[in-house]
Amino acid sequence: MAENATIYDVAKKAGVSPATVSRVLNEPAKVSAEKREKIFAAISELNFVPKAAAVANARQSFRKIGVIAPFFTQPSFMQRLRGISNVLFGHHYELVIYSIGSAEDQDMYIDMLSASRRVDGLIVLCLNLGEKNLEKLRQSGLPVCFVEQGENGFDSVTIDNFESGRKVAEYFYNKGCRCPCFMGEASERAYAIHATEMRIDGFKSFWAEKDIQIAPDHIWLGSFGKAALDSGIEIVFASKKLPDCIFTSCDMIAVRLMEMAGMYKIKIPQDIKLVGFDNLDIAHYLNLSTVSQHLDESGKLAASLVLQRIKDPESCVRDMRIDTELVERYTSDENYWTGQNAERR
Amino acid sequence: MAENATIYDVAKKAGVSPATVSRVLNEPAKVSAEKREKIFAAISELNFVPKAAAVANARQSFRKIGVIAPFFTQPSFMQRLRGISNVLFGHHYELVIYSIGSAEDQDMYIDMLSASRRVDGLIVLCLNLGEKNLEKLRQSGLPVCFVEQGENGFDSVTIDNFESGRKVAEYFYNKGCRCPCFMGEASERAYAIHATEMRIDGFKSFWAEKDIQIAPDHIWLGSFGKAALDSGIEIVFASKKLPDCIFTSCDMIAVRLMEMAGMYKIKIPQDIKLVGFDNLDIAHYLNLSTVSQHLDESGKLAASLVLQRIKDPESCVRDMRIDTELVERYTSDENYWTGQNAERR
DNA sequence: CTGAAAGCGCTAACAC
DNA sequence: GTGTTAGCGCTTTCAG
Repeated sequence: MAENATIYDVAKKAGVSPATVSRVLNEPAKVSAEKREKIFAAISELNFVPKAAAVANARQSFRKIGVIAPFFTQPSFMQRLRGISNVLFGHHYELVIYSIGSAEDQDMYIDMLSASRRVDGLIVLCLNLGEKNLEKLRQSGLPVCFVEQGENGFDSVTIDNFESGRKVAEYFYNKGCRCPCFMGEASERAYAIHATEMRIDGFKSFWAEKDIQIAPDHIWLGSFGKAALDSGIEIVFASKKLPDCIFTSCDMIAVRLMEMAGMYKIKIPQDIKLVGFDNLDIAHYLNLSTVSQHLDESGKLAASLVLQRIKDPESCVRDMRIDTELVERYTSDENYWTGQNAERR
Repeated sequence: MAENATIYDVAKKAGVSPATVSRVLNEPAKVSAEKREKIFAAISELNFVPKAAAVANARQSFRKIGVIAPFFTQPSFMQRLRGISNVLFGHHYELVIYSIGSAEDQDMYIDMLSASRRVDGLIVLCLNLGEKNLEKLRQSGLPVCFVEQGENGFDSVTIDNFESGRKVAEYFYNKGCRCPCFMGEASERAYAIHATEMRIDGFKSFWAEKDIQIAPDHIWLGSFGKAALDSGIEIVFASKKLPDCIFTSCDMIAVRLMEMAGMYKIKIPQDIKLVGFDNLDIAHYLNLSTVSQHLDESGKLAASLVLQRIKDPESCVRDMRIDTELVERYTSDENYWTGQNAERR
């Protein structure tokens, strides 16, 4: 069967030297057409294929970049990964996944990666590594790109969570809303990043400028999970004065909110306008207004950044800021109408 | 800096031979405590760490297994990956991702993987490779495990889609439903598997046995996408006789259906009982009844299967069948009550 | 238990 | 253009 022929076998069969075979493999142009033919023939005849590990060893490179990420960041993770993978494969790099399930995992992987050179570059997704780990990475000299969390001295792709929060507030304000509400899940895990908090800060700041206070029972920063969320929603719905707009830190919360609003006979968007965050598929399905952070794009950017840094390690550190975009749909605009759906019946 | 010390440096520093250092690294027990200490000291002093590629090359193995999958299979993919990754890392294998975006991608990756030995094993997720590719894999001798799609001569982890469809039908029947409906997205892509079709076949078969015909306008097998889905739902809701139960091939369809039912003043589950498929997070959030296929578990199983086959290539081919489970929630049972949510207000 | 030495399969100078 | 010859850094016999 496909038993490993080596470059030597090919060389012998084609009547050339191993080096020439290697050349054909890497820079075919530098070999005479005649020999090239012979070598190609031998290659396919022997069913030869270069052995990745040997190549990597000899070349001192792996053609492999790592992605380290917490796996609970479910849907957004996937979309980013897709972007990353596209770019990487376009450049013949493999993508290897390091999935973080706990703080110990994280330290372990960082130790391993910054110590043993087993990848040519690293992309860190939505992770708060902490200064100790950052220092290790710096020491290692490994090209690293952070996504969602900017870190001193490293390339990064981020969004402005604060500004996004403001943007939503302003949007609500211009729609005439004056009684805002925010609901978000606070990330308990120390090793996750704290985007939610920054979004609400931005959201608050806008209202503050307009001299509008957010009522205490119109701010929910709860823990992750359905039970907690449900009771959070109940508190908001039961508050003295119903809010006229709600901004949630992620789409999942908004979806649950839509559902429960139905039970409470609260109409969205007539009674309450609703905007989520992430623009997941489900948001599209349910005509949920939301803030898109262009996940695919951010993945692509991150990948190109590491690739560039691998090529030119000395180039200056870049932080790519991706603009978020408010995607207006039915839950914040009763006039939304695609002609394709039955919203308005 | 962490500049690559080699095993030779360590050896010199510890006053031993490189071979002994290698031993300490791999089978510490076989080295005298005394030298072991010295070597460990030298290792940490030099900040030494074995070079992955060199090890792989010398060992003729990569400690790396590949996962090839279509990336549009969004949420379920993630959960499986998590299971896979857990098992793999437990055994010190890396996980590398090959993401399929088109039929050409698929062929390319299979070519590459079955030819060049760059992974020790392969997991194929939700992909219909076709006989040509299967043959290549067979020839290559690469340990492969298929998930969701069983293939002749390969290990696999599958569920019984037909039986799952039947199970849902029976469940509805026992609840007193007599007017069934099925909605599913047919996978257009040839390289994806056709689980939807099998689920409906099973679903139908049960009703047929009870002499119940499914009305033509109570079967929708549409193409992927919101617009198509919406009009499909409208057709069902506008049909002469409203169904009293609906089984959807995936949770996303069910979610949209719940939403639209609200607009049509159709009550779920009072008017129509609804069961989805996959048991995504969102199903839990929305109290959607659904069929769980234990995604995490299937990932774990797949990983163990490849690992086992790597160890023992000659062992007989196994098809692990995972039982699906109907998770009963509010959309099919008005008495569902967790005490944590506001379903029944 | 340990060291010497021969690979692993490919790449990369360096001559011709 | 092409062959020769060292490596790459670790593993693995094989003696001792």
